[in-house]
Amino acid sequence: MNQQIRVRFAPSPTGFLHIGGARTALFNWLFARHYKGVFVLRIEDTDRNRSTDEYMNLIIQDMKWLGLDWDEGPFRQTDRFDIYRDYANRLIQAGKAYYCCCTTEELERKRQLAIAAGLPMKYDGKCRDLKKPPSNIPAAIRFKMPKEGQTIVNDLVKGCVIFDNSQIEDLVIVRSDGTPTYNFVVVVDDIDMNISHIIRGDDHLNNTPKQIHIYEAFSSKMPQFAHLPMILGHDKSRLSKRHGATSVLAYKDMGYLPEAIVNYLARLGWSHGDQEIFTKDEMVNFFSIENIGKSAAVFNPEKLLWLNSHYIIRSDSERLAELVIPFLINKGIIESDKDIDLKWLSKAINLLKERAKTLDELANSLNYFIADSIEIDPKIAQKFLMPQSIKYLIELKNALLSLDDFSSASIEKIFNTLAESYSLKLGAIAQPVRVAITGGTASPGIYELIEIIGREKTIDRLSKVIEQKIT
RNA sequence: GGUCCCAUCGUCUAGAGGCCUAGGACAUAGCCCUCUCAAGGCUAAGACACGGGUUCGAAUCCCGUUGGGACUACCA
Repeated sequence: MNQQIRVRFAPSPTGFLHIGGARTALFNWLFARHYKGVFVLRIEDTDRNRSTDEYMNLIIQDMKWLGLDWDEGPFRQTDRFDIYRDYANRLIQAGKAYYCCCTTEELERKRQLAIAAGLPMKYDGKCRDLKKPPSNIPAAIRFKMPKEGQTIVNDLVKGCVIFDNSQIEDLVIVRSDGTPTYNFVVVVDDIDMNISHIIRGDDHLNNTPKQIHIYEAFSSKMPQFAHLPMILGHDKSRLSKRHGATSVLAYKDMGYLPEAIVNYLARLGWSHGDQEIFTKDEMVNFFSIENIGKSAAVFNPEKLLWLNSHYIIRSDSERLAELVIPFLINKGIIESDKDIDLKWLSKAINLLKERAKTLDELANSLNYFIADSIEIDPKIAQKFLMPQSIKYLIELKNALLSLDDFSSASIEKIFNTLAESYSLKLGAIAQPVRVAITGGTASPGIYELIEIIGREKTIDRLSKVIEQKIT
């Protein structure tokens, strides 16, 4: 391809950036980066009732968080109304569009009639041959679609798709209030921004023939189309709030890493042989539209969770320490980021990261590292803190108190000596200690755990248990 | 209703007519490792929607059926 590759992602700011949108953005980004092309971000906010600046900013923030950087934009369609007006006028002057003064009520009535009669609900073209525009009533502008023939969409993903022009109605391109509509502005913008490849969800496939005619009306170079299959919920219906978290932001808040989401999304509809784990560079290198599947994919949160734990395990503990702080604050485990020694926190995370699937889980298990005092579930206490276990706890406490080198290696020696002297399995001592120190039965290795929690807290927690059980 | 798209394990997918006794991954189960929980390793179970063609040969090509999805706005 010698022509400059230019693609765009065009979200409408009527909600959060959702999983499907993020994947569309990712595929466009991947395509642009692979071919060293240009990635444009365009905000489609022509629906003024539903679009908000808050959503727009959130979408931009999420794109950045995912690492999907763009080269041009963000452009806002509401800033470009003059351009659309100009394009619409050109169509009117060329006789390729016309004013329509049918009322919404009239249109709705005809639509109901058509449904009742089992006919296609198509605009009947009443105003198509109107000689001059009505001056007193507000009129919309409709595009004149061809009535006969066929339109072929040569889609890079779906292949050749043929539409009968008789199915296509004269669509409204400018509303009676003067604002332009979606199917018109996308085309105008894509022409104006010189977009070479349109990669979007296949819910737009049926719009494509209409858009092709608009391109033709402007004698514009036709872009290539690539329609991505949809992402579905577990019940195979369109992914929506009913299926749980669907926004990128929600996953961020649940403690997912951006690279996990990106990797997961990349494998939803695209593949490179059997490979599951990709660095961003690999994705960019390997990405190709040819390897995009045609069928819809069910969103599988379990696999995303697996990828997240994969990336957490392999992340630097220092990085995780920074990322987990908001979660710690949120849970009230720390007051502010000044309350915590990052180096120490990284050491604790080093022990915990292969056990946490999300940053949220990581923060939860960090609680017994940080808290002044911990709670022990009475049931667990009853099972593990038996009188004979208390005896070991006392001995351990004394040994720990007189330990010069408070390291996991030395601590391990204490445990081994203790186990040997009572001819016990390690677990018989380790489990009661674990319960006393963490309040639960699952934790990282006990020696490392004690080392990082430190002498003071360890002794304190052991003492508390011992006191309680003796009295 | 009309138009369009889609169809391999529960899920994501590999598969470009013989390399397929259909491969990998998530999830599930078992085993190993082990101070617990994880992580890791090994193993198991699990799919070509159905029916017709084409072909010496079909998961792969064609047609139909069924099932799912999208669109059908003065929403995007």
